[in-house]
Amino acid sequence: MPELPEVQTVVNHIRPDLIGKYILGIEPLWTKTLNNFSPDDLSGKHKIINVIRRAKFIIIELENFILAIHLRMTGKLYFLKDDLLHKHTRVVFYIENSQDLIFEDTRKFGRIYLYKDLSYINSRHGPEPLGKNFTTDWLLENLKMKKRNIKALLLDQSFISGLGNIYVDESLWESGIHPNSISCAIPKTKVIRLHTAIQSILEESIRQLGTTFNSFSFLNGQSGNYSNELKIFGRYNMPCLKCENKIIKFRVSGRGTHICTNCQKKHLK
DNA sequence: CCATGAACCTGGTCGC
DNA sequence: TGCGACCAGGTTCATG
Repeated sequence: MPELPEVQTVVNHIRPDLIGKYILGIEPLWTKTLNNFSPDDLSGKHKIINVIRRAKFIIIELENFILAIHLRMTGKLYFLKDDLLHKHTRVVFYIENSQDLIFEDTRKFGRIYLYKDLSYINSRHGPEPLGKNFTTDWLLENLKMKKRNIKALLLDQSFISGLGNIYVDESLWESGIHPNSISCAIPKTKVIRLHTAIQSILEESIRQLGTTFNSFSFLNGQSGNYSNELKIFGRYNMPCLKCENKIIKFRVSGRGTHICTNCQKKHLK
């Protein structure tokens, strides 16, 4: 589930119940989930100072460390409801005066990291698309400097952070750009449209609590509504909402990709 | 520098 | 019902 809006939604949901509380311990049920530390490294009580999002990480700020949680494909983070551990529970966080915080993850790709601060993550991630550094000029300049497939570039977290397969497809459709375009060949007017599209799509999705499919929910039962707003992703064989042309699906940079060939033009050298 | 494919995992769906 | 093939919202690593 986890692109920027979904991760932000999880953060918004658990933050109020975690701030000021103490983590008493961490118990991994699938040890590989704890990527670079063991429960002993976090022995004793640790006060939770804040909970924020950076890129696709949920960051739990402690007094001397941060815990960085990455959901990857199927991770979920939520408070235990009725003392029944789900089959795919991978890590349990014990919190003082609180229900346990559960990390559940069917496919076991998710990882939890312990760092001193955000510097390592920051060094390997591009700007936040909803942050003040992601300007139209920044995008114009940096697309020009690269000679890469635009979809691969937007998915590259070291270039810009937080976008994933859904929101890249949506943004490229909205701005009329074929995903196999070469970044430096996209005309200025389209880059400006792309910048606007990325921001407005992410903002609207956050308002709708993100995108969730079928019964998948992460907020103790609630689910995101942005799936109803998707214009191109998952609409294979359905009519394009701009021109009625049939939406096709193919593979770009290893990912299932949806486009309207009529609306999205390929810009090459 | 860039593209591609495999690896990490489990489960759902589709066709026969 | 069963079985194999293929797919999945992510990231990293090796290879050409």
